[in-house]
Amino acid sequence: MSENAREAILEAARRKAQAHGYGGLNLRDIASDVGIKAASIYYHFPGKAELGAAVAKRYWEDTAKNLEALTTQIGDPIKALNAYPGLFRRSLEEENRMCLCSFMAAEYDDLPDAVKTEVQAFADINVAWLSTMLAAALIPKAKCQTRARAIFAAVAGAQLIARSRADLSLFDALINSFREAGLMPK
Amino acid sequence: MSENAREAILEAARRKAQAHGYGGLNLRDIASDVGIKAASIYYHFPGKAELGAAVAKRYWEDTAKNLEALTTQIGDPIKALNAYPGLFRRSLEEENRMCLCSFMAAEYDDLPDAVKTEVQAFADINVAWLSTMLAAALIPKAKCQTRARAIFAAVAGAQLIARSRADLSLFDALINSFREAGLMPK
DNA sequence: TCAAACCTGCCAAACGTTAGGTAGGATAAA
DNA sequence: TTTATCCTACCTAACGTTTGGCAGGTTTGA
Repeated sequence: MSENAREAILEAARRKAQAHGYGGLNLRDIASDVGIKAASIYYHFPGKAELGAAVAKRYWEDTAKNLEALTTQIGDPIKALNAYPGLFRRSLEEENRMCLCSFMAAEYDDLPDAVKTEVQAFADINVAWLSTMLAAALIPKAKCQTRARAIFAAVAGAQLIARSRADLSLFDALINSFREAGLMPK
Repeated sequence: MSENAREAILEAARRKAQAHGYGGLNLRDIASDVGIKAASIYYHFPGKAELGAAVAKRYWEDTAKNLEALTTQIGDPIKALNAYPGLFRRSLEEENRMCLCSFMAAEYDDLPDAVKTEVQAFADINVAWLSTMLAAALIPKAKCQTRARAIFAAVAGAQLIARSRADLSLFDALINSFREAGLMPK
């Protein structure tokens, strides 16, 4: 349990934030999940803002690792692109959670600056990866960045809508429709 | 102070909710915007949940009117479809707000049931309108519903991403990209 | 006169945060 | 080897603030 409390706090906070957002985060609930008291969180983090920033940073770092794994494990860039929505699907599979940074994108006005920075980093690494894959898949280089952003936005939107119905098959149908329409490669 | 306080409350609450979500709503701020005291809101609404539901209901009713206006003012269904993202653009134009129901879709877990109902109604009328336009634009009827949902999700996603950068031109670029990819008609 | 519309003034709960304390292990000096 | 000191990782208790909500009084206009 207390092998590494800092890590446990980060994970509990991430889970809660994926379901309730930054505003919906509260230190007592997080502490309760970890098995400590709320005040003890202040031993590991200066405050809620820094905890939120740490959670968001860890989140995009983990995502970056997952994207790299897609690149290396799947050779073909088109197949890798096909696997991309699966990352967002997994959040829905875990108790209908959503992408931490999509939620925080909605809350953007009320986010501490340190958190805003990490949320933007998440979008940046996603678009960068998608852009690289598109470039490798023979798409004209001038259009890669634009198309990458479009895919990112569409997948995020699909997750948002599917979540509000708690319907995994709706997410699949939406992604499928993106493919069929030509937004993403088949 | 005002001719019809109930309407003023609804509008102030809608503005706040479009920027901060349901969780970010608080009665004192709303009252202050209207020019009354928080307790007076209870004269017009039983509580926060009912106010939230009323706001969301009014929101999709207004959207339904706007969609109908698009249909009647623009004869051509393809041109009407082209004008659709403009509705979402307007929210961003107004102090970088977002679609009330996109925000609430993220907060879905924490929404009172009465609010959930109205949020879903918003999605339903959007998809229904899009589906009708697509059908009128010679798209095979079997695929209209699916495509309509895809467009709705994609536009919502584009708004979410553009908002987190406070960048209207990014929204335009995303929509443009959707068109170029073939998701939406040109 | 009477009801609609709004007020003052409070409450309990929940929030982030801080102060101060403590059990137990590590470290260092004798 | 013992003793004094310090550190880690938590605790309890409380702070000030904000929240939704409510009881009951006051103003206003027809």
